[in-house]
Amino acid sequence: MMVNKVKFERDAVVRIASQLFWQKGFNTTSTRDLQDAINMRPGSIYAAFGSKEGLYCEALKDYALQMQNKLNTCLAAHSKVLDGLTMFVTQVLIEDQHHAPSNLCMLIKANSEFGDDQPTLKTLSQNLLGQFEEFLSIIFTKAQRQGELAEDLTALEYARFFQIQFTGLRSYLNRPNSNRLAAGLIAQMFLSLQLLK
Amino acid sequence: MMVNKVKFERDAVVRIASQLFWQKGFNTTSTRDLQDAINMRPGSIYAAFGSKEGLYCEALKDYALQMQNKLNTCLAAHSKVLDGLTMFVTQVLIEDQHHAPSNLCMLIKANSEFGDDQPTLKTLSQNLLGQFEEFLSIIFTKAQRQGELAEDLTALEYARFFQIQFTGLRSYLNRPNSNRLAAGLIAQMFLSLQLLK
DNA sequence: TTTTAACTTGAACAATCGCTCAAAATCAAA
DNA sequence: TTTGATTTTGAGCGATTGTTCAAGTTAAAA
Repeated sequence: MMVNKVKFERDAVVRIASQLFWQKGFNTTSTRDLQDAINMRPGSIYAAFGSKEGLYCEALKDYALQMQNKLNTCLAAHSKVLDGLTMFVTQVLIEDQHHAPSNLCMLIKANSEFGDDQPTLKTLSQNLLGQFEEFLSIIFTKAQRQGELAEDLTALEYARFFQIQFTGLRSYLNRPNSNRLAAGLIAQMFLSLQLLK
Repeated sequence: MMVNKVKFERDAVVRIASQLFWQKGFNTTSTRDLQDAINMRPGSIYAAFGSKEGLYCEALKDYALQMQNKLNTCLAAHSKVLDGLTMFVTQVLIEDQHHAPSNLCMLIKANSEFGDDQPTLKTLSQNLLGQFEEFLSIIFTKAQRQGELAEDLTALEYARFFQIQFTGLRSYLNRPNSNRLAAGLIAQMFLSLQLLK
């Protein structure tokens, strides 16, 4: 019970840190910002996470896990895979938009922030994106097995196309007055997906 | 002549700064990095550009201009608009990839780096992206007039789709061992464009 | 109640940040 | 050659960075 309490608090701290890192990025989030947000002093933070980078790694992994959970929830709510995916995209790009720390996917933001000078974080973001792609491949395999998509492309190719569309769309919706276009562009995205051959 | 000499040197300085900013982003590029790259001391830099932000603005505008010039060159090399666009995308995503400071578009990188705490730079990047969209709209209008694309969508809608694809693709090609997929994904992009309705 | 181990605190360090400015160097006009 | 205006230099300012660590606090064991 006590162990759970500690574990819970640690998760809560990671989640708050994740929100801040997601909003400001790794390099521009100062340890003072983090201290204020998670209400911990340097000594405690460094005892628990080792470094700013250590805390960020946990935050990024937590974000990736939350995304997978969200996608699983959406898929469980529909019998058709494509309906679940549509719900997922709609939820992320429209409903979550208002209270999300950033309009971009944290993984994509990470992958674009880090260069060869920060190989640890670059590799981590790439691995997490790779995991998500694997996850999507399984999903698209199921969609093909259920006859929702053609067999001309492999499931991995569909997964790639989905990510490209999703990322591009998310970036585009970062522009002013683009919210009103969101629903139409999402419809267009799934239309393109089904037209692929 | 002297005026041209000075102007030329200023442009050269901006171009070098642009490369560095493109690679590292605005916030993580220090004024010391810039000093070394453009071989100027703080006093001269601040006399010429006012601030780090001032130099960045010129660098970003220069990047946008270079992109438009590149696109114009590609379009001029082909009678069909879609062939020109294909050349442009191929050049940026495959040929330029090796010697480019970053795998991402500098405008997209800027638009994702800046939040509400840096409104000047956020607005600038949004304006430049907006200009590029207008430019693309004109291009797609011509493509439609030449019968290369359907009339079901407006030119602006084609321009939006192009940007979403281009951005998403560019982000995806940031992952390891994805270079071998580039050509195929570009072909898929233009296939989707022509299948749109 | 005393002991001990674990955790928290916050002052402070060295490094780096964007930027200033008096002094030196440069150059064109007289 | 002298003068006066312009540009360049680089030491250094105050603020902020990631991180450390001795001192203080807390809580469970004895």
